[in-house]
Amino acid sequence: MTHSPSVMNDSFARRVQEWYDGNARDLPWRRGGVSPWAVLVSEVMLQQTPVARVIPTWESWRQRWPRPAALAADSPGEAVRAWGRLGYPRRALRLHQAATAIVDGHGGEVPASYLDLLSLPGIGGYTAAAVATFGFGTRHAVLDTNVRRVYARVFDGVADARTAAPSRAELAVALERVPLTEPAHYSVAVMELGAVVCAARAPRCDSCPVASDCAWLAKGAPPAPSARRPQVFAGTDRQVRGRLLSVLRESPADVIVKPDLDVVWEDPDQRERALAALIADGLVVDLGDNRYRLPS
DNA sequence: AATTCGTGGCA
DNA sequence: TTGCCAAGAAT
Repeated sequence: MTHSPSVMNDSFARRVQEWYDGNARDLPWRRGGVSPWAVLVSEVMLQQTPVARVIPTWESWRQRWPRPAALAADSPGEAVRAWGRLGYPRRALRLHQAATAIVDGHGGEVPASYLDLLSLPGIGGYTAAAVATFGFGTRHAVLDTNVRRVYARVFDGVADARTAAPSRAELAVALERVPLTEPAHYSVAVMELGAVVCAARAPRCDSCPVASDCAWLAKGAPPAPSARRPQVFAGTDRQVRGRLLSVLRESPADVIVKPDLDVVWEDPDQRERALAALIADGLVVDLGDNRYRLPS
């Protein structure tokens, strides 16, 4: 049983899309002629990394590896190198694995099917929906943190969505909100609204196209009950991993000897633990004899 | 379900 | 200065 979209829903979609048409940022992956592969790469790079930092790296990847087969033919270590300082370098490894899976299982073409996309390494629910939508124009619930926040505010009257992953019910409601026509236009518009107007910290409700329909604003835009645990980084294994991998990434030589890694962190226990984790993740290869390199 | 996984800009 | 966090995924 399907539900016809409400009048309010139509109004919301129309207003957000019209706002987008006059206010969208000119991001390179939104321009014409961008392949589904380039869209996929952009989506993975944008996982937890700000737009401004992604743009130059995405441009260089697009030139260097214009098709999945090109990336698959190169070494995973080159992907990690070219990842630069985007953070979470396992994403680079998974992009390489995804490229290989696309070549081996899909004839070198990015699959259009949501489930096929979901089965690729590093592609979860959000990214599969985003690639299907923005790469192929099909209709899915594109539920990222921005969209969830917009919906939480406008429709639920709360400052933010739950921190847990979206439930099946939340996904179903979100899909109903996507119009049958121009689903990609709608989804990119809601994301953009959440990113630049309905922002997490300083929302610009005075320039919001749906302010008059926003349940949260109607209640005075009450802040969220700050319950988030502080995200510590300094001194963590994560920081040590970053420093270790940075040495391998930035070095012109392929092979790095142990002393060149040891200098990045004082505590030997934590250093060894972080290095072992990088090796276990496949980001670093132990060549033996105190020699290490990026995966080849 | 709660943790882990980088990085750097900004209020 | 430093807390905060930016288009999540995997386990």
